[in-house]
Amino acid sequence: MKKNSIPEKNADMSITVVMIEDDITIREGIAYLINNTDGYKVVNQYGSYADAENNLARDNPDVILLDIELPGISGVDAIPAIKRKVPAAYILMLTVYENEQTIFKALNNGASGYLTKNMTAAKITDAIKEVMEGGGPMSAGIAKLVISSFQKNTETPLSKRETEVLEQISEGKSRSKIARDLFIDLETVKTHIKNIYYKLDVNSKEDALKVARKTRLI
Amino acid sequence: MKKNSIPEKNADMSITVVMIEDDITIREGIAYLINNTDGYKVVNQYGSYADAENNLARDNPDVILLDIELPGISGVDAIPAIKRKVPAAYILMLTVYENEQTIFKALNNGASGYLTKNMTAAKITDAIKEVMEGGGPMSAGIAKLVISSFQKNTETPLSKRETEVLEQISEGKSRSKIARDLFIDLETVKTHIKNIYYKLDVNSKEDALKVARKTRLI
DNA sequence: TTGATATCCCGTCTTCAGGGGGATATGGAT
DNA sequence: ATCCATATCCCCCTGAAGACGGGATATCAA
Repeated sequence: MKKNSIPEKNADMSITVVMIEDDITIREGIAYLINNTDGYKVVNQYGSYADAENNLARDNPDVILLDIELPGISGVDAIPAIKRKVPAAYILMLTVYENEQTIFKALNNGASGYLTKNMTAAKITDAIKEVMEGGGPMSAGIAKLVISSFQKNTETPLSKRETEVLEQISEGKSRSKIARDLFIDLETVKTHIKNIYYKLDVNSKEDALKVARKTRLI
Repeated sequence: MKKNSIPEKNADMSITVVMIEDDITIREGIAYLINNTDGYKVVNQYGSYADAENNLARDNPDVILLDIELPGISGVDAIPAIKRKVPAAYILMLTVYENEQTIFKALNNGASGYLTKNMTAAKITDAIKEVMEGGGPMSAGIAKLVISSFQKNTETPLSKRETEVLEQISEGKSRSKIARDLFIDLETVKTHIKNIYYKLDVNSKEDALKVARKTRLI
């Protein structure tokens, strides 16, 4: 369909949007809202990534609204494939639940931002506009998650020095390098590590880092 | 002054704000805007952290607007001390320049969010309200920085497998653990590491991680 | 004066890291 | 057809790191 007009964007220079969302009510609802906003146009809708897969390159949208929990391959997992098919498109994740792990995975996979499904039309088009201009939208809930991911746990069992040593370990430094950089003896570093392992109830660098990162000690 | 009324917040239940900002024009400008908004009150202003230090506990504000570039001790560095004096207060950083390193350091030190100095009064009070409700405000520019910090560099010299190995290294895993977890031979892991080091022009785990994190390969 | 912290010291034994030299197979690009 | 990147596997070597055990000393706060 309209194969010869691929290189041209739609004539009125609207921002083109593709939606991939399995809930038909939400999908058509948001599409309706977007289509009734000047300068925005939903060029296609799909209920799964499989449906969208072979049409995305032709659709060539500016923005893709992607549900996080699609049937079959999930939205989060589909991001890399979508990026390959439409590298220039901005991907905005759509979700009702804001789950930390999933959100970070989506952002890490290349999503540009995050929208919740209960946002108003104005908020959604604002978000699209913002990401098009390179601002990168983020809902308050998402921003909070991101911020909290930067906050260290204040109830650490580790002493200041021990935390310092653990941070050096996380940078891949050897014990002797840590000793040199902290101006202490290698033996002291070893003792600190012993105590860190004891306090975190682990017996390896790997597990210490896993526990520390999980509980945001570092 | 009014020492006996410390335990009570101001009678009208306004959200109380303290500003620490050395530019008197900006400081009084924003304070004026806030004070002319119902429900918000700037209870004190300081031009440096030194000035604020001994009064903060008595001011006991809900929110502290803190300039990032103060004379003497910088706003970013003052965050831990402020947290100790007024643990319950939300700290919002104020800045004109949005520098990635500084922002992350501020967030990491315990700031709840970030505002730019050219925001309107409505935006500032909205942000304060949002952080009070636990949403955590973030300006578009900041959100973009945060998002981009999650985006991997797509122009990596490393192959997919090499990137995978480097990620395992960053988790503190030993070569043999990596081999087991990736279902490949230890020798294969060693070869990948050799190639990673060659491509990144380094010769240690520490330097490889440093380069990779700097250029966002992992 | 007990406990936590931070520093330093001794041993043993095993594993790991980094560097060197290879090989083989696949698949894509030229 | 040939090169190149990728991914896999194999051998060698040395020195360092890691995990385990046992200590000591000094400070400082509760």
